[in-house]
Amino acid sequence: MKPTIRDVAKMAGVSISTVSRVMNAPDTVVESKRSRVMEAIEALKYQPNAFARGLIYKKSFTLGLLIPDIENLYFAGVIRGMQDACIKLGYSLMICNTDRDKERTLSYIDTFHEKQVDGVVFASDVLYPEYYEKLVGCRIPFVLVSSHSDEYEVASVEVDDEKAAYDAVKFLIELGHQEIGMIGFNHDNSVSGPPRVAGFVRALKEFGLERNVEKVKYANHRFEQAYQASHELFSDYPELTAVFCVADEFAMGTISYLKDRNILVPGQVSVIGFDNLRMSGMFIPKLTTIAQPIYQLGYRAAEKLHELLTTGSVAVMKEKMEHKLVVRESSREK
Amino acid sequence: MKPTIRDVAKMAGVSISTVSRVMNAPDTVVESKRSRVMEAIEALKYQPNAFARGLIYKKSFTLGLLIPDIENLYFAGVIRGMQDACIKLGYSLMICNTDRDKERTLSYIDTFHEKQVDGVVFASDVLYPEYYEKLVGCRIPFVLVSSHSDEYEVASVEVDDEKAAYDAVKFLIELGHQEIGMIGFNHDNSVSGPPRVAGFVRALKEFGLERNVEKVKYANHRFEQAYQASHELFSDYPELTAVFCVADEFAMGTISYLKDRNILVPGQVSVIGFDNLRMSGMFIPKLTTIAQPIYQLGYRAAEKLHELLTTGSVAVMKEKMEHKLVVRESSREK
DNA sequence: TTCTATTTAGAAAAGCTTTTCAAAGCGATT
DNA sequence: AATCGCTTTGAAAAGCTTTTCTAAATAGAA
Repeated sequence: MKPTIRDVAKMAGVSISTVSRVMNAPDTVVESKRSRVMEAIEALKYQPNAFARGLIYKKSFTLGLLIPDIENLYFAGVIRGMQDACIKLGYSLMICNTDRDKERTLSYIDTFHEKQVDGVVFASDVLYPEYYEKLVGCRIPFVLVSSHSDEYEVASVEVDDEKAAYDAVKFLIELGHQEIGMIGFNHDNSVSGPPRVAGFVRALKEFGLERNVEKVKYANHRFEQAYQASHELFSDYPELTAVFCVADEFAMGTISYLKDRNILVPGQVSVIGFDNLRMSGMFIPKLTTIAQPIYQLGYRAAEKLHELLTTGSVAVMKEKMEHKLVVRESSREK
Repeated sequence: MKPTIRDVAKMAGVSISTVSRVMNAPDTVVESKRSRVMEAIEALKYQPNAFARGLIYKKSFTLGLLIPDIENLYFAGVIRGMQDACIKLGYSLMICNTDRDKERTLSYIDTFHEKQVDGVVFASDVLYPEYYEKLVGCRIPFVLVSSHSDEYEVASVEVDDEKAAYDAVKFLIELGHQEIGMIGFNHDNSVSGPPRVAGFVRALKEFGLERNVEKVKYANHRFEQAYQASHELFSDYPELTAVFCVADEFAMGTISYLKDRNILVPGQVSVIGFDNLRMSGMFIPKLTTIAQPIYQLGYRAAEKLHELLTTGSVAVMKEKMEHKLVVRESSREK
């Protein structure tokens, strides 16, 4: 049996109130008793029962995190940042991997509700009405990371997807490329899909390359799909000398495909990715990419949620963080 | 304010006991009241308070997971397996990333204690006496995954590292390689380090290649270090035609290094990895590797912990799971 | 020495649920 | 009609902590 405050009190020969005070307001109890109590706590390895405290404080000091795919390195970075922030702010973290499954996501929200998490961070997925309704129905405060909502008033932290995509494509154009394709996210279950093609289109138009606007294929988050999409892209448009991939994993899939077709990267085709995963500097060739501040995104999301929890609102609703172009080996002048 | 059982009772015009019964033993309450209660629950979106229940059941139905590095794809797989098992078994999961930091690990154990997790699985790191003492001091049941303990009697699930390493090296030898090196884990903070060199050595001796036994360099879990270790390895032993890397990430580091030195893989040097990460099939060249059943390891660990929690002990203490050789593109006949 | 002011400590309530125990209701049997 | 037995319900206790309120003890001042 775990020791309770009662056991400590008995051992130290004081009342339970005194023990409680030793832990929460030490200077209101006289030195002699205080040290006796502390010895007893030490001896019994007493740790106050979080259930009992939760009942009083109505807080669990636990945050929930909903992520679509734990095997995606992008989210590993987000988790890391978020966890560090949680340590700083005194929260524990409960991470749930939804696999982008509605059923499962909803059931995790129930779990969060039952476990009384103080708030949740919802990562990267689109905030379907069901999710929103359930979250507010359960009165759980939440913020979005790498996502946002046009329908609802929800706090969010992300990168400027349109601008980032624009920068990527502009970089390719300034390298002298004229025939540029794109591998994008399927629009129907992605938040960043549309703005990234918007950026692609804007850059093309600005430089008079409208003819490329159609040269887009879509894939669904994973390498294999991007490989397939590249196949379609290059079958339809063999003239391409550069491709903008909206994820580093897509860039790897594209490069793999090109490699299998004996097309050199960056010799014949330049590829630029998006995210700057830890793996991207390890790939061969090392990926040129738009770096997201992944760790900071996670960190900031936790801070924002904390702000929401403590003040009841948030200073800036839709927050954007800076992206950065990282030039490595997968791109070259035309 | 979140609704309590009292609110439901009032709304349905019954006592709180009846409401409780509707949720826990529905057939002991007469249909008419039951449906009134259920309507009230629905209307208020009532969810029983986990703190109050925890106080009674003395269980949180939450498991803790301590992992060394969330940005390592190996652990992403373990987490996935473990989380799926948790869903099946009715647990929530609290994941903590230790960065292999003692201080931090110990403090997470405190958190687990305070939050009253029912048990924890401890992944891949060595079970230092401090950890062991603290865990048993806090009376937290735990199991090890991808790790084991010689000092203590602790349940564990892992792969047979010695045998797996032996198989990897034997494969290289049977391909005709005679000059074989190895990139291993530093021994001082790794569980699988020593058995994997043991397997390396056994295979070499069995085939009369003892002269290679010294050709080992060590790295510390990450790509960059493996890159550096490869540099040392090939500077000391330029005659090598094959290298056994104890992690796919090391294999990637080694291949990167060789690429930078214009040494072809597998043309001039064969490289075999270990783990079979999701990324390994995406690398160029695709990695030949010893596949660990990563997902199953995580899944099994959760089941084992559950067994420990429910029966008080575990049928088989030190459990081994099967590894498998996966031949892809990074290896070739000599 | 006595009274006031202040510090320190304990008793009890509150927080929410589950479960035990007792009571009430009801039909059926004698 | 009275009793028995079963079903159904409610009251109350338990689980552990924090906090409020009250009481006791101490120190200081008159």
